Amino acid sequence: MEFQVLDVDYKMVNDKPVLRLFGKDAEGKSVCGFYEGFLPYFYAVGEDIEGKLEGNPFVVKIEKTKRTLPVGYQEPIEVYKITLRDPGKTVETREALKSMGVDTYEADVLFKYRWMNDSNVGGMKWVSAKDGSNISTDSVSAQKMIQIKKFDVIEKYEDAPLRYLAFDIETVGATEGMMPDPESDPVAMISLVFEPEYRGMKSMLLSTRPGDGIDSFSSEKEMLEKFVEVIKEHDSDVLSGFNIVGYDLPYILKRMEKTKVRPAFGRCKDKRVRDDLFAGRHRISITGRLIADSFSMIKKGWNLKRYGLDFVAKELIGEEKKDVKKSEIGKFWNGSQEQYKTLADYCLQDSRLAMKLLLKLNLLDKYVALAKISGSLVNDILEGGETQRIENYFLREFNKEGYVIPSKGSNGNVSENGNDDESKDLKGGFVIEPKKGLHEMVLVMDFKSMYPSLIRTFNICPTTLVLGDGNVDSVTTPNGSRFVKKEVRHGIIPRILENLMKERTKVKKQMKSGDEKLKKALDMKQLAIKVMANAFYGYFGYHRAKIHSIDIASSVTALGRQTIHDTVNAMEKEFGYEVVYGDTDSVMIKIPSDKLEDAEKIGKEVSRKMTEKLPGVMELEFEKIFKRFLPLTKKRYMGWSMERGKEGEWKEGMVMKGIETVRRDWCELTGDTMKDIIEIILKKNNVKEAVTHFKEVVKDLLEGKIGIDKLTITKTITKKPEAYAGVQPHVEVIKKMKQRGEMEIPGTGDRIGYVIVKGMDLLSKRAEDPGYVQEKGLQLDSRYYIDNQLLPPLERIFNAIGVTKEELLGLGKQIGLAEAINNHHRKQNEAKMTVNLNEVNGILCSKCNKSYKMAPLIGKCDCGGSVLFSSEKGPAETVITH
DNA sequence: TATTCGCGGGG
DNA sequence: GTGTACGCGAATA
Repeated sequence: MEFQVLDVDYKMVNDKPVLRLFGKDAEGKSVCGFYEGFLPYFYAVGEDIEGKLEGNPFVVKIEKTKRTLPVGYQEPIEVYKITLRDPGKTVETREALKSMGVDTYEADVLFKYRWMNDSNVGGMKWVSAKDGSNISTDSVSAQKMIQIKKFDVIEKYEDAPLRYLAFDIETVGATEGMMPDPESDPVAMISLVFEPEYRGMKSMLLSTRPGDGIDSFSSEKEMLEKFVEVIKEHDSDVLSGFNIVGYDLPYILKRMEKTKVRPAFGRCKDKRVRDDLFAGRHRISITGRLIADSFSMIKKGWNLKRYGLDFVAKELIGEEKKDVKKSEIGKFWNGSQEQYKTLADYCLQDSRLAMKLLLKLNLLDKYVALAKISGSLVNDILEGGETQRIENYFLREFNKEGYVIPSKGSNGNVSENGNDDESKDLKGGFVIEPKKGLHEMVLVMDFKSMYPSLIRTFNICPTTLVLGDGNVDSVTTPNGSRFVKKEVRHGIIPRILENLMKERTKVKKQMKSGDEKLKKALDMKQLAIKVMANAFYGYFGYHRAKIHSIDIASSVTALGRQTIHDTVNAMEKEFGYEVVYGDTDSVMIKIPSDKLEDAEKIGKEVSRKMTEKLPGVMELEFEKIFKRFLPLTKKRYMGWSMERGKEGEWKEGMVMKGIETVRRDWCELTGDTMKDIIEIILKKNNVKEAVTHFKEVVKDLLEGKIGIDKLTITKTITKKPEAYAGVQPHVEVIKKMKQRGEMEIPGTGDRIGYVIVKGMDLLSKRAEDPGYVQEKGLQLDSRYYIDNQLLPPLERIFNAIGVTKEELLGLGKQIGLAEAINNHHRKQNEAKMTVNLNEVNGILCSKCNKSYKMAPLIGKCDCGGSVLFSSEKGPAETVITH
């Protein structure tokens, strides 16, 4: 009987721990395997451990054995292996020893991982149970339940078919426009989408209000009970949705608590679904099922301007989302059947989209691959925690060779509040001061996996680090740390990296043949290997790591800096090329030829010759050609790149580093203009045209030719407008809408688009609703758009090619800004009967004739009459200022 | 120029 | 559950 491991936990049965393996077989049947006979243990180093543990009822046995401590080159020492009868008693025993001055090792490894690591079982690995005798129990829900005595971990590329369920809840706040509070506001409805279907249904709608095509319930409690029942019956392996970890699940759990519904929808009947809150974030544990929140996976994997479901769906799978305003959900819920139906569709749509994102983008693949490589469970990897993933992996590898890993917080490996002083001492990579100007034909040469390669080449490892001034054959790194030579002891970390890198090469080779599905899986695998290998260096530099070593982290970066330094020297002095830029593991050199083929030839030759000179496994590779390369500052550059594609054809691309074209607080015009100008500079090498283009945009802006949607900036209102301390543009817009007595006022959670109009007030107070602006023909503050939206990013780019701000705005050949504004104002004044502020000689109310020195802020007189601005030209309703 | 503050996603 | 530890841009000192 073979199955793939989704989750592992344990349960005490008759005072003995029983491990439970939740998995799926190749046919897609859910499996729960029980394994007993394994006991928790950890190690201790100190005097008279037996004596110190005398009378401890949890200790089963104490064995003297030899293990090697991982930090510092040293021989094995005598340690005590302490076996306990119950994993739950470990902390108490560990703390007791600690208080007696005993160092403990591996006394904080979760029991499931202790067993998994010892048995070579890992997340998504296939287990073959030799003697899986069927059993039956009430404690878990699975189609097959077996008692496992003997088993093997086997190699298998295919994954078992999984069952997915995506859901979404709608809730209604007691007060209109307020975010619902799970303490008092019930769940109104729940939509579920199944893959594969459940009882012939692709989806389901549960609600407490009857309606067409809706499963309605007379109470929230009954609805929640149904929700639990459906999950169990569908037997979902993967629960998904959009922000279910941050919202839906915590809400549902709180409501289950309130309505006294047992929150047991995991595969273990007697274990509740947990919601742990820390650092303001939720963590949900559901035994035996994977929690694949499309929102968090997309947030981690994509760099987008926004992460709302509407935006994400549009951007990533091209699906338009019909939206119901968040603040109006209450209205629709309480409204007509038709409105109610709209809300129900909206609810269902959210589940559908979350499911579509998950399956179309294969969001889980990456996490599955990482689980397979690292040995951690998928749920643990989804929750984040890179450190834990590496630590599990290290534990496995170090244990195999007789090393023990310190417990966290013991032996001074973690300073109480994070040793920031020390990590500040950690210097990073070397960044070469870029040579100013637009460069033609630049080769990008970079080191293949620089940090992992340095670790391998110089045998850098906690196990090879020389403590004190021991007399061994060693190499001293530029920061003064010493590591023993490979011949003395080949470090574990360099060997792990060697294996990982070999495996990656193998996988990449395998990828060349095979069907698309296999290729995809292999690609994920090689990516996961790369992620793991690259994470090691950072791990040692992380102050909370169990094996934190500033010596290791500093040695790696110091060797990196030295390597780059040497490479730059070689490029300039031996190869005779000018280095225009470089960062950490790359150098960019300028070459004389303008032919791509020549450039490539040079690149390959430089790569070969330099690699020959480099120590160990260090390799300098030719990566690509920048036909044009424009550095702005360190870490910020752009380039027009040429690279060989799969078929050997040249593929061009635009590379931008540290230059953002999308930002939350920029309007579309900013990004669009940046992209246009960058393209003109790089592809056409035409500075004049770039300047002209900029001026044209400015001109269009002044003449009102730019569509208002390109100028709209959006922000979400997160609390009641009154609750904001400072002045914020989007909040001001809402205040204005209220004052005008508009029907539809955005509420908490709504996204507000605004534009900045001309006026005398603070910037934020001049924010206006684009619809209102169009309706009233209000003028936008072009000055703001030029100074705050266009100039800041573009000035930096133009500066790099020697164009100053003055040239951009000044009285160039085209049209001066001042002139443009004046022209513009003149035209507008004539057309719309507005007056310039300079010309205003009086402000009065059209109704009661009351006069003002300053315009009333609400734009209306106390009596409610509209305010008129009078000038020599006569009264006008609007006024413009500079 | 460094440090603290506030917010995202969700209804 | 033999626990854990956000991340970034804006506002402010």
